[in-house]
Amino acid sequence: MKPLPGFRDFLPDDCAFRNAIFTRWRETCRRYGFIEWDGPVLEPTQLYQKKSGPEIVGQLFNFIDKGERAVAMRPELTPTLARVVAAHERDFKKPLKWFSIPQCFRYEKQQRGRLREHFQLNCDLIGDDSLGADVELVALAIDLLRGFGFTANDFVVRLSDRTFWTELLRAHNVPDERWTELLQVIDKSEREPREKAAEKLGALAESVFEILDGGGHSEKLEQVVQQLDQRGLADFAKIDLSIVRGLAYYTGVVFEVFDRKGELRAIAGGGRYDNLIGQLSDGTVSLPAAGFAMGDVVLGELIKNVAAAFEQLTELVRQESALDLYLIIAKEERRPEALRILQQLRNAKWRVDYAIPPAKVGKQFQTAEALGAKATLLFGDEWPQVKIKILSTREEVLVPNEQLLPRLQQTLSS
RNA sequence: GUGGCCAUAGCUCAAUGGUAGAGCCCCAGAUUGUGGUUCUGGCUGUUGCGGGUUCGAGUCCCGUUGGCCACCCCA
Repeated sequence: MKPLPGFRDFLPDDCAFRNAIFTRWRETCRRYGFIEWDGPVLEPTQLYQKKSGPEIVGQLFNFIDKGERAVAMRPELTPTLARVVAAHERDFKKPLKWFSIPQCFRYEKQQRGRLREHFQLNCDLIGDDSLGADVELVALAIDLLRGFGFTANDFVVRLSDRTFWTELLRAHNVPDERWTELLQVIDKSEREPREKAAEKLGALAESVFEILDGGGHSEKLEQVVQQLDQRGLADFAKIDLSIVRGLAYYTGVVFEVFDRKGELRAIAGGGRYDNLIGQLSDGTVSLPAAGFAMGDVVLGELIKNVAAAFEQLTELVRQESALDLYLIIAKEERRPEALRILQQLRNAKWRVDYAIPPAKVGKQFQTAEALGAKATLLFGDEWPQVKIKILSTREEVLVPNEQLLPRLQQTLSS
C-alpha cells in the first residue's frame, strides 16, 4: 500500500526535517512579533468560490459530508483568515501580525515542487495600509530564508506593484472587466513568446514591453528598496515589474521569491490585498491587509541544493532528536535499580532509553550508538556505583548511584 | 486536462525472448561485561496490475494504475 498520489509519508527522518523547518519558521516569525493561529482543515466549499469563482472547484479536494454540506479541504488559508478576522477583529489591537503553518490541499496532477498536499507558512499583517507594512513583510520573507543560512547568492525577492499596472490600464482607458485578463498576460510574459503576448495586449503591447525591458519607474517600489536598504537587506531584493501574480485580489505591492539559479518554482509569494477581507465578509468589516506564503516543498528542495543550509538544518535535526542517555543493564539482577533510576532521569527531563528485553552488553552498546546517545549508564557488578561512559571519547567514570543526577549534569555539560 | 519517458527484493539497481541476481538495510552469530571496522549465516519477489503474441515473456504488443518531466494552471 502506497500513499495516495501527491501525498507524503513522513518517516522519522522526513518528519524531523519538516519539524526543523517549522522550528526555524516559528523562531523568525516570533522575532518579528508575529503570533501563531490556525483554523479548520475543512471549510464550506462556498468560502473558496466566493473568493476565486466557481472554476476553483475543479482544483479542490471537495465532497459532500454526511450532513449533506458541500465541503472542501483548504487549498489555502487566506479565506479562513478573512472569515476569522471579520468575526473577531475587535478582540485585537491593530495591526494584527499573524502567522500559521497550515497543511493545504489541492486536487491537481502532481509534479516536482507541487504535490496534492503541502505545508505552507502564511504571514499576514492586517489593519495597516502603510508602505512600512509591506516592507516589514518583505523583510520577514528575507529573514525567514536567512534563518536557513541562505545568502543573497541563493535567492532574490522580486518586487512589483499592481497599482503601477492598473494605472497604466486606466490611462489607456481599458475597461475594468479586461484588467484581470491583461494582468495575467503580463504575468506570463516571461514564459511566453513576445508575439503571442503582443497579440493579446493589442494597442498596449508597445508600452508594456518598454516597461518590461526596464523602461518603468515606480517611486513606491524605490521607497521599498530604500527602506530595505536602511535595514541592510537591499541586496536580497530587486524591482521587477514583470511580477504581477495571477490572483485577481492583489491591490498594491506584490512580490515573489526565487532561487538565484532559477531552477525551482517560486519559493514564496504574496502582496497587498486591501479589499479581500471586506469582500469575503460581505462588507461587514473592511481592513487593509498584506501577506505572503512560503511552502515546505520548494523550500525543502532549495535547502537540499545548498550545502550550507542543508548542514545547518541537519545539525538542528540532530539537536532536536538526539538521545542523552542509554542504560546498559549488564547484570539482570540490577534491572530493578536501573528502572528506578530510569524514571528519576526522565523526571529530571533527560532523554533516556534502554533495552526492554534482556540483551547482550555488546548489543546494548551498539543500540546506544545507533540511537545517538551521548553517554551510557552501565548497571552491573559495580553497583551501588554506576559507570558513566561518554561514547564520543570512550571516557568512563564510576559514580555512586545516589550522586548520579548531579554528576551527570557536570559530566555532560562539559 | 494534454504529451513524452519509466515501473524488478524494504532501498539503489542488474538479467540477448530461455531456471530472477548483486550491493545496501534489517535479523542472528564470531566461547560467558563494552559501541563505529571486519567476517559468517539468515530474511525478502504473484518482475505495479489485467489481457494478448510465443514452445517459452521481467524482456515484444494493447489496456490500466502509479511515478518522473514538459505544457496548462496556479494558493
